[in-house]
Amino acid sequence: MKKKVTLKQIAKELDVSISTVSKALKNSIEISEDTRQKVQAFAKLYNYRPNNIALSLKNRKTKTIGVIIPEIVHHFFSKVISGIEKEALSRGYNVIVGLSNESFSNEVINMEMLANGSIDGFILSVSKETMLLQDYHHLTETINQGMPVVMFDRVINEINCDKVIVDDFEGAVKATNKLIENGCEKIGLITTKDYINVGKLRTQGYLKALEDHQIFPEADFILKVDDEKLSEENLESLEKEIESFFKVNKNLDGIVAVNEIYAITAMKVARKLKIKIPESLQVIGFTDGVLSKHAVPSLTTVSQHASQMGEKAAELLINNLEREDEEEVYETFTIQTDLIERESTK
Amino acid sequence: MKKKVTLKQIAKELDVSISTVSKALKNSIEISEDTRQKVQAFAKLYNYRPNNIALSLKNRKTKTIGVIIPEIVHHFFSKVISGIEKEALSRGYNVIVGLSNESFSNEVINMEMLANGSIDGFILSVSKETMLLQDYHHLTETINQGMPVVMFDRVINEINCDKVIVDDFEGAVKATNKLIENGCEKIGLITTKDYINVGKLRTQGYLKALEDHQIFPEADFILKVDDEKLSEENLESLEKEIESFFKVNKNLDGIVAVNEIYAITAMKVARKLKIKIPESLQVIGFTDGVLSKHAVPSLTTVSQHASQMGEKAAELLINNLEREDEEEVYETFTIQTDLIERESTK
DNA sequence: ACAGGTTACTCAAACGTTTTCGTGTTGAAA
DNA sequence: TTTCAACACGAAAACGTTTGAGTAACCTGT
Repeated sequence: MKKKVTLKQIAKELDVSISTVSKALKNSIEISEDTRQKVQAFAKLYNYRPNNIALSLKNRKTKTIGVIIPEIVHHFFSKVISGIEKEALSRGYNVIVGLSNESFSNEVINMEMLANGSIDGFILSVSKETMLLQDYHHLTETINQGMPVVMFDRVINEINCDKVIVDDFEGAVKATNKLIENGCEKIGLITTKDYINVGKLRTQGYLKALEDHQIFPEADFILKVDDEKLSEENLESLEKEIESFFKVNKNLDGIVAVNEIYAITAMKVARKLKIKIPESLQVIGFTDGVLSKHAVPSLTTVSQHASQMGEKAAELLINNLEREDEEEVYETFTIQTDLIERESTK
Repeated sequence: MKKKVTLKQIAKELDVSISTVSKALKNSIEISEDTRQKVQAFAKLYNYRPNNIALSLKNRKTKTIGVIIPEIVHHFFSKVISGIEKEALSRGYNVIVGLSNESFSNEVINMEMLANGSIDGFILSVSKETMLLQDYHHLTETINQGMPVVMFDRVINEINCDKVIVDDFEGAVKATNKLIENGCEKIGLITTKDYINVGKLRTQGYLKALEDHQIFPEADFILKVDDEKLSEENLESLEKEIESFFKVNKNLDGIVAVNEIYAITAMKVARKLKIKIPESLQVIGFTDGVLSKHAVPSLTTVSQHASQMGEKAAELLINNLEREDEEEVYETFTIQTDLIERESTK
């Protein structure tokens, strides 16, 4: 077992000073050709690699970015991470991941653990609890300490930092328009309680599209599901809720659902009620994940380009980190959505 | 913007030495009650937090573990990470993630980036390319440098380290037995080309179960799909392959598939061919992901307890890191599988 | 009055780098 | 022979922390 070799050891071995070794390895002209060769050969032989931690301490930068997300077992978020990783790797950065599990205190703990020198900046999407509590002190504090933050998807307007968001409003408009174009007249919306602005925006987009086509929005056509219903355990109660929604509104011919699960479950319930898709009911979901692709019928969906979102967030952060001048002009970048048409629409 | 405060600044401000501040904050009895109070009050006021990087350098440990996986947009792997994170957080460790994207060189680059001091140990699942090339120098080298490594799922027997594996063999036996118990007589297997031992083991389990019940294994009943077919783009060609498999073997009444996608696709094809599930064909998949739960009919599947796997891997690694004595006894921990019965079997 | 002991500190080294400044040796020009 | 640049290298500080060793100042008992 040969331990990592340091400059000091090389120096002792070759009977030169540490500085000489350091300079020789950097091909400094201060060092004679002879010594350079010798040092470099030795370093290669012992597979010398500079210690990152020491470099981080010296340079006061770690070349690492911290990512805090509510949940990783989730197509959207893992895709975002994948995008972040890609951009980070190509620019020589590492990614350290913290999960909040939708809990405020976990989010705070995780951020504090990382904010003490471990990373150069944050990319994060806040937890539901944080949105509910509206307690953003951990965010303002880290930003005030001069640590750059990029928020994505679930962003907070009051916080002054770079942001990357999905054009949820426009996505919902597109989806609803599509249904209208396809001849739907009674379009239902399955959404969440709207303290998360993502759900709110999608609802607004849905309403806007109806309005544009002079369709009067029926309050009954909107189902606001309790968020807890999204959890894997609560599938049946979600199904029941959707089933009674369908039974109350028997004549629905289109559904916009704000996520994949709601859409898939709606299709499942429809099948149970012998409603034919897409003939008598067309369905469009959000988030182009595995479920949409593999469902039968496959689901038409609004793609949010999660990977691109991650790349953009990482790009903004790293640009910020590597910018010389300290002008703080924060950007909000909007990722456009695409409608991926599959079998659940005509 | 108030920057992070250091011991040195506190020391200057209070006109004591750095060591006094350090000791005062640690409540050392060397320091008078008076000074302790003063220092601690000041530190609280300025929200002092020790710099992690400096600590890492001093202690020669980072309290960070590196995780290298082939792919993160994947239910199994993200679940494993989730488990790792959970255990890591509870023991005060951070998790830094590297993605190989199934590429050997990415795996090597990522490991080298992290191995130079950034982390205390690795948890990894090797890429397909690495298994193909059988080049493990990066693994042996890091282990030789004294850095602990825990491999999971896709492990390499030649490498001497802690391992966490799924009991794939037994899982396949269970699945196949279940089908046999349910009255299946012609059971097909949809698997991958077997240079990944996971696929190999599952195939062996399938064969073992047949043998135990004196069922002669038909070579035709085994479909070895090219791995590329798993990629999201290649869905149709996978469907075609499975369709012709069904057409050649018209009398199949049971299917064991080595992953979710194959199982779901098999069900999709069956539906197209008007084969009723589970009446005339029963299907069992591997990996209990979202698809299994939400498919119609929902898929009976072999659960691998990915989260538990991550937790165990992290536990092994951290135990190893924190062990005083240097005895190197490596453990291979096997995670048992569970058969989750749903609608695709009787 | 003084050894010995306590108290409350400070010093300095160490972790592994990089980099600025200094310095001894050479060789050449004057 | 003197002077001065060029050359090749070393010393030391710095990043922020911990910690063992060192040291004043004071107190106590004889």
